[in-house]
Amino acid sequence: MAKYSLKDIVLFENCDQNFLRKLETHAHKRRHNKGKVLFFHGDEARSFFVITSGWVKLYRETTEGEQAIINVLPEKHILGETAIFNSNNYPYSAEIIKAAEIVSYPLAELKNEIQTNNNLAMAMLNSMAEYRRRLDREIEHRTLQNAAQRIGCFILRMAQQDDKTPTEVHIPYDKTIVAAHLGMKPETFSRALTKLKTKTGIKVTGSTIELNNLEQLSHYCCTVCSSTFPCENSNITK
Amino acid sequence: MAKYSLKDIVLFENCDQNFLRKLETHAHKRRHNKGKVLFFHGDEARSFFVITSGWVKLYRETTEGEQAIINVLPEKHILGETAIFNSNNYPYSAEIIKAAEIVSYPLAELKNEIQTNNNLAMAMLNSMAEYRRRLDREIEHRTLQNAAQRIGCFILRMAQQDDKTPTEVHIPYDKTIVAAHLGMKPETFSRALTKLKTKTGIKVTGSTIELNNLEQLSHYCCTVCSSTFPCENSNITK
DNA sequence: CGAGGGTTTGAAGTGCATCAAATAGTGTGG
DNA sequence: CCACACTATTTGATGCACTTCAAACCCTCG
Repeated sequence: MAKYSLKDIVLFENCDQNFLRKLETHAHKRRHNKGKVLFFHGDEARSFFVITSGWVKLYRETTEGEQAIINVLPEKHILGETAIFNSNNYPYSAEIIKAAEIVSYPLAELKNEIQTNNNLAMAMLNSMAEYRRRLDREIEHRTLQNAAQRIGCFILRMAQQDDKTPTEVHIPYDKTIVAAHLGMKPETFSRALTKLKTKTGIKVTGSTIELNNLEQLSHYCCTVCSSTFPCENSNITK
Repeated sequence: MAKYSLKDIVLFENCDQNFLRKLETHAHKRRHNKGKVLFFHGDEARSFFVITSGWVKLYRETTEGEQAIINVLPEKHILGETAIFNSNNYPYSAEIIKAAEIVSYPLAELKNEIQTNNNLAMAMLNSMAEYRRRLDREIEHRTLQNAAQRIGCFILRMAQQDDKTPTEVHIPYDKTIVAAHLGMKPETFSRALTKLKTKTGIKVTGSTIELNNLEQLSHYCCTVCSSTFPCENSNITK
């Protein structure tokens, strides 16, 4: 039925099959439209979630409604699981940004299994370490790259995910969200993308970006960073 | 001899004593002056390190010498251990920024123990999760706070570490480093600190900061963030 | 086709960076 | 203990990047 099951999730790749079957018996699948908030930062966490289609943003919000986006996730990704290490409270809010199918599983089962199954604990450690690398890189990007370079870097990460030699990438959700994810305003995003066009020769039509010269793009974006292109271990979600 | 031993490190708090004794037999303690680089980003990792005194910065550097500081650590902290999850390469460079005593331990032993000892794996997961929360918060701060607010937030975190009702905090290393850690230039730091004085009534004398009105400070810095004062789980290193 | 959000564009302002130079502070050798 | 050398920090003047506010445009979907 489901497009993906737990064994397709990187975290559960080498996981005990009995445990996964047990988790599946508690699965609840739901379809959500854009705008739906799955949970709020600070909520008590009973479930973790798997995205089988659509996109979800993880964010924190001030009382004034200002948001800082922490991550944006597509299908085959998991969210909410880190509440295990956060007194069973979600450490961020999660909102659907593109109509999605989400499957929920009981967090308690996962917590229990991690505490007793060293393989799963190691898998979790690897996934946390990957996440940490992503955030370290993000700090670096915010420090060293300007707006246009951050956008270009984002495009490169999307391109890597799609294909070995991509000629075209597609922005899969609102540009407003991309802007916020990269720490800039929509207006700045729009203008910086125009600048990126003149600097690197990419062509932009709506949400489609034509990449005729990958090297020029990566040269413009990556030379200000510590890693040369492509960013170590990077794709759009890592 | 040593001011601290492994059991004083949070990560090893509830760790198997035999394992710690074994690690200690491989310990090498060294004193380093400011400026010494412990290892470079990308180096093959054979050791992890414990700081028993002094301060160390973790950073990434471009070919042009631009740096992005990832973290700044004091005594009782561990570094380099995440190379375990990074193909045994250090994911950042580490440099002494205040004369330090550093003890090195073999990384292979730690890796082996983590893979077989679930308690240690869980401790590591908790420490990774804590780190993740810190980075999530850092992203938020870079997104939502201005320079003066970031400095104030940094001061508050230092204050929390020192005391329940602190009246004075001491910047423990160069302001240049603090500036870089907070993602700004030294000149901006200096000016923003002046601004913070007029906004919150703190008094600054060299590296000593007098806090006569904690509430005013936290109001100025924390209202733009998702967490009210004090930042969840926060002190200077968390 | 019309409403509403997403996106772009323009004009003006703000905050931080840059470059340059003065000042304060620290550690060293004599 | 002092003078020097070197680094850290501050201050000033100016420029640039990003934001803000406002308005137009465009695209989608009921």
